[in-house]
Amino acid sequence: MFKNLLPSKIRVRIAPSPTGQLHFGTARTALFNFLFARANNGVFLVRIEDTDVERSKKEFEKDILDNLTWLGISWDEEIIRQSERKKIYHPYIKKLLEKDLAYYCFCQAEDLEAIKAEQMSRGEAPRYSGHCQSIKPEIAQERITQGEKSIIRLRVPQKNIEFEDLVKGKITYDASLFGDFVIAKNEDEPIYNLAVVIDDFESRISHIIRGEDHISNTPKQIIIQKMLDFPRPHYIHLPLILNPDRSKMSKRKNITSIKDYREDGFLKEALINFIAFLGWNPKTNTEIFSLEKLITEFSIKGIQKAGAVFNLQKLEWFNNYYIKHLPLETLFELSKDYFQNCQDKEKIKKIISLQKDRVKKLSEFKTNSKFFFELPNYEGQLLIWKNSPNDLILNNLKKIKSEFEKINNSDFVFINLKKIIDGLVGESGSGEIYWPLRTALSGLKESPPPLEIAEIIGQKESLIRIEQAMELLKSELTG
RNA sequence: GGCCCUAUCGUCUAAUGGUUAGGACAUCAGAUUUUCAAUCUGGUAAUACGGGUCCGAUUCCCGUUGGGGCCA
Repeated sequence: MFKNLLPSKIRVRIAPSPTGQLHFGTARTALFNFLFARANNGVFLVRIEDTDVERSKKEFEKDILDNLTWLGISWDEEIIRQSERKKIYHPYIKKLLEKDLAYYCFCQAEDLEAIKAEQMSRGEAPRYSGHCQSIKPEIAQERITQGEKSIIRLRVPQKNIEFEDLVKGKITYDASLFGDFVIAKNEDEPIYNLAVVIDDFESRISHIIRGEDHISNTPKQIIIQKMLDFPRPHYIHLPLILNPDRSKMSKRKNITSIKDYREDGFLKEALINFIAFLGWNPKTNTEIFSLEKLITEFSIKGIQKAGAVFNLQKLEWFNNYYIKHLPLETLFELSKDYFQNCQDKEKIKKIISLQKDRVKKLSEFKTNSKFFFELPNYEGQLLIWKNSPNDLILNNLKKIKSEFEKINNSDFVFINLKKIIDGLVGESGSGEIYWPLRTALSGLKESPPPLEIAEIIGQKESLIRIEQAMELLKSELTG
């Protein structure tokens, strides 16, 4: 139904500043733009807003692009960098000055600060007084040649600016509260709002999908568009992702960089699925969505109006879900680096398939699997099942050991071990067999079941560990 | 401070002018199990408040309060 309202070709973009690693919020904005473009046969662009020379870094640009790619979010045309576009901005700024829609301002920053403070203390909207409004262009040029510092302001019309947001509905601002805001440092260097308007026009952007924190920039951008005779794109402002205290998601209170999640072992499938559901939903009870499915299901109508708190537990749940459902070979490829001390691929795969239900993120394969390679230190008491007597446990371990010794090394696999242990369980209780065997093999209070561990660590190591447990118990008995 | 946005379980959310207000995560209990995880079953838990409009409001309108964002 949207198709009738839209111009012929959907073109959307994201415009990150390369002043930090790919942020969760940027990733979500990118995802929504990407989904909207793909769902509507449109074009998705990336524009790097790197005009802040001090803070912009190439390495951040690389991080942003690499991680978008990793997530599966791809763009369609060549990347645009604002730093390379001075020539493009110049004629527009020139035009605004020539048509007297903008003017040079020579006010000192300190004076402006003082006025602003005064206005705020009176409860007024802080805005420019209009001090330099009527300086004649020739005079202004003269002062500039003489080296006086200046900036360029827009002559803002005193009227209401109204626009339609496809998520929020009609939004109205009183432009007379803005004052004549600054649009450029000089004829080559626009500041944020002007650059955005020119770039979006030049890229023929049809829909601006961005975070809600940009709503208050929108009326200013619309004023500029009007003065430059640009068409107005559609606006879609996304609700913000929030910290648990409901402030805007920030580095201080959360891990915000996609790279960090990636390195911690979050799968792209989980991240995409989770991010998509932060502020959007398909209005059904289904929650597991691949990127492909999101493309077919995505609709502006499903976007939420209010901010959404970032919930790590839900992300972890998604991640565990996708880990469990990934093919073993894929899981191995993604996780093999966590097993650098082991060269045995089959062994690693066995460990992974045994642990995959138990990990919330891939990095836990490493932390949860140490005991396969090195038995942790533990107290003899750990071997005791409930209130059973020490000598019973010791005797059971002894029985297990002698049974395990009888098996051929090549037969030391789960099904054979199961038969043996089930036989012993018949004589004793299952707790009195399984518990001490498991703790002997893992050295842990909580771990996967014993026979699976035994198969993985092998006959020799299993016997060593059982032996060691028996020694521990004996010293408990005597001591 | 000004302006703008916003409000359903703890969290993400569904729904409707008349519903036992639904689902998911989390949580609790039970089943399973030697422990943990996973799995299955069940439970607790929400329409911010005050006014209207209406036979009837969580839904529409106004206000209050709360939360957030932007502006420097």
